[in-house]
Order: sequence, then C-alpha cells, then structure tokens
Amino acid sequence: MKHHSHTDIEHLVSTRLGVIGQRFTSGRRVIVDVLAAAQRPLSIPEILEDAQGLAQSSAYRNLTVLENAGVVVRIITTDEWARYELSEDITGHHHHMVCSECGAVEDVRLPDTMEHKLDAELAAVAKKAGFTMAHHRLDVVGVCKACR
Amino acid sequence: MKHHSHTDIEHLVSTRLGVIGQRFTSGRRVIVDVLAAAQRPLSIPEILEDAQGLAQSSAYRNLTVLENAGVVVRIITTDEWARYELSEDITGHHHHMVCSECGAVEDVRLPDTMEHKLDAELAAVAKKAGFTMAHHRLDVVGVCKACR
DNA sequence: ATGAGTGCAAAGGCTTTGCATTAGG
DNA sequence: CCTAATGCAAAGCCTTTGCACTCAT
Repeated sequence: MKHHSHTDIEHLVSTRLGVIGQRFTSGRRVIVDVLAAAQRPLSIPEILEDAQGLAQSSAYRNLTVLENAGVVVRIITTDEWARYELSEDITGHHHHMVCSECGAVEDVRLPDTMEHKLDAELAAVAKKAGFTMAHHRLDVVGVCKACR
Repeated sequence: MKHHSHTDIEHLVSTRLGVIGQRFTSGRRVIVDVLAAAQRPLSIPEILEDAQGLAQSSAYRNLTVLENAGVVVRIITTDEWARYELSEDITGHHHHMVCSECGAVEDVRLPDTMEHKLDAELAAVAKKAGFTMAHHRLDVVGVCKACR
C-alpha cells in the first residue's frame, strides 16, 4: 500500500493536470482533498456535501478532467450513482466491498501473494481468449454490519 | 460449469416465475432464449435486436421480473448500458472480460482451485471488516483482439 | 369476465452541455 | 488581456411509469 502525504498528492495532481494542459484550480483541489480524506469511493452527492460551494456541473466536469489526468477513477458498483476515488497509484491497489442492501462501499486489500497468483491466472485465461489484460477488478458483494 | 439443455432452462424459469406469482409469457421466453443463446451479457439494445417485436418497456419490465425470479442478473460493466445474463446457477460461475476500448464483454472461467482460494481469502477479509460476504465479482479489464 | 402482460408515449433521474460570467497566468 | 474554469439552467439519455388494450385463464 502506497503512502502519500497530503502535499505529495497535490503536487502529483498538479503535475498530471499540467501534462494534459489543465490547471490545478481551487475547485479541483477541493475535490482531490475530499477524495483523499475519504477512505472509500464517493458519489457525487457525497462529494458535493463535503466540498461545499462547488456546483454540481463543476463537480462532474472536474471529475472528468481529473479522470483524464489519471488522478481519479470512476467506478460503478451496482445501481445508483457513479462513485469516484483517487487512482490506485496514489492509494495503492485495493478492492471494494459493496453492501447489497444499502449500497455502502468500503475499501479492502488482499495479501500480495493472492494478488499475484490471481493476476497470473487472469492474464493467462485472457490471453487464451485474445484479450490483452490491463488490470483486474474485484468486488466483494455482501451485507455490511449496519444492515445485518 | 453447469450444463442445461434448452428445455431444462425453460422449465426452471417457468418454475421460478411461478414461485413469485408470475407467468412464463412469450415475451419472457424470447428474452430467456436470447440470453441463453448469447455466451455473454447483453445490453437492452442487443436484446431488442434479437427479440424482434418486443417493446423496449416490456424488455425492461420483463428483465426486472426475471431478475426478481432469480433467473437473470443485471450487471454494470463500465459506462454505457446495463447488461443482462442468466444467473450463475444456470450458466455456472464465471467472470467477465471487458474491453476498455469498445466495451465488448466476454465470459471467462477460472480454475476451481483458484476460485476456492479466492473465496476463502475474500470471506476472511470481509468478515474482519464486519461484512458478511455473499459472493464475489471479478472482471478482467483489457483490450480485445478486435481493438488491438 | 378478470387480472396479468404488453405497447406506446410521457415522465424521472443522473449526467452532460450551452452560455454568460469570473478568475487564473 | 485572454483563454480556461465556473455556475446556472436547459437539454440528453437510459430507464421507469401511466394508461389503455390484449391475452390467457
């Protein structure tokens, strides 16, 4: 699991935005800060709640920009809304536990040995089917303690 | 991997629909047949194309009914549309390869030993976080041969 | 006959976009 | 100054819903 300080992240984000000719504005900084503070992927409503004063349209637009910059990843759990989190090269590789009752999402990490075995196996079956694997995505679906 | 004949499936579907007080109508039969014929999850447009004469609203409604009956599963890959496939107790447990370029989705299966190890590990970490695991979801994200 | 199922069209809800205004470099 | 970024409101798009008609029991 990688570890980045607050300022580390901001510097990295600023650089990556610059690469694609985008500025690191205050609105984008707020979004990054909110995502960094949460240890789980957030929905737009959640982001807007934490990043007060930010317009909904700006949230959508900035998240798209940040996604293009490789800083943010958009994930879709089940139904409902899309969720956003910082990319794994900032947060470290992890997976998600999704509550099938209330939709809550939490981060979860697996032992490296398991990840390696899994990646090797997946790459093999993918190749056999003519796919070039980039990465995998793994979710635990279950019921959280609040809903049980 | 389970193996069900065409008539096996229809009988099973009919039974499960009956359990929740729903009929096995012609429209629903067409949908099930279309999904059974495809070896991959289909989007609504794809289903409508194959099941000609079926209204869009009926497709949505029937797929919801079939989902409630435990016959169909709705999955969300990345962006775009929701996709539907027959439940795993009909098709057998499997995963999906998603092309990040064109959105194509294909089924893929892992060795049982890998699945077991994975499930054991996931159940353990989930429990530690207060989650009761129901099942897991695993996707390979990459580039298909058509897009490479 | 009688309620479930269907089709069509309209409405919903998350997301995107147009346009005038503001701000960063 | 000058282009990018922002806010507000309107439009889009997949999906859901209302309503009248049809079909099976």
